[in-house]
Amino acid sequence: MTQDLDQVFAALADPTRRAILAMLLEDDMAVTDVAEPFEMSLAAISKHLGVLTAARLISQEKRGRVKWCKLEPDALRNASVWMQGFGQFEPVNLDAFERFLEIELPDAGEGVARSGSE
Amino acid sequence: MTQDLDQVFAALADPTRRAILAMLLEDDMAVTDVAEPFEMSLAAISKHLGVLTAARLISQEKRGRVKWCKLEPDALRNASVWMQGFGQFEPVNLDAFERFLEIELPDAGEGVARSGSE
DNA sequence: GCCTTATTCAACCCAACGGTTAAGTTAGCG
DNA sequence: CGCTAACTTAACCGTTGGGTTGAATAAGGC
Repeated sequence: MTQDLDQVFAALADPTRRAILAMLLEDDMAVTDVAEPFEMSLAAISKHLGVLTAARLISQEKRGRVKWCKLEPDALRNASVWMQGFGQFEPVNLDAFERFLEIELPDAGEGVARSGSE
Repeated sequence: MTQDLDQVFAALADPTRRAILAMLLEDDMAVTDVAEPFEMSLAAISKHLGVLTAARLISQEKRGRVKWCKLEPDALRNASVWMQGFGQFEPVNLDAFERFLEIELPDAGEGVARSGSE
């Protein structure tokens, strides 16, 4: 079961994948649409989605010829629970989260992640 | 700043490093003592500690000839805050955490992590 | 001063990662 | 039926990651 955590954290370690998760936070998306804002090949995005799926951070359901990607919060919750143990965090306050997201996701879903610019 | 998150999550993706963090949760430790329960070389552990330090998950202070390792919860808190955004988690309940730690850390600090056995 | 303990550094190995392009598959469209 | 759109697979490539061993450095202990 420690393997689950391995995969989740490894998946989260890539900025492209975190950006994808942020996009899926807003809505389910087809693979092609996920790929659109990024400057890399569709094949690369397909691989990223594979990693996210393996980590169960998302699920993919094929309807017709399009494959829909959907955020799957359970895996993230597990990882989050694991992290809570360190530092006896006070319940996370949402203000801090807002500030943080502004930094992390300049504007989620548009021009995100051209190779960890800064 | 997205780079910080990269490093933190990448650091957390390794079971040996998570085990080290769990050990440091109990107390500050010298490098040699950190290495003791693991079945790998001291040099390998030294590298792991380097990764954790780079991610600012721990800090290292040299006193005399021993280097003390200390958990540094801030970086973890940032990552935790980031994660809270996904899935609108209810404040994590500590019961779930306890159950999870039992699975993840059979008995923290002794015989941990002989290559992610299961 | 010298031996030992504590830790890192350097060189190396192999596997995994993140990306590429090109070719394959599958499903709707006309 | 044949084209095209939506993906995935395969083969490849350069870089990074986790581990090794062996030598180097640094600080006590006697």
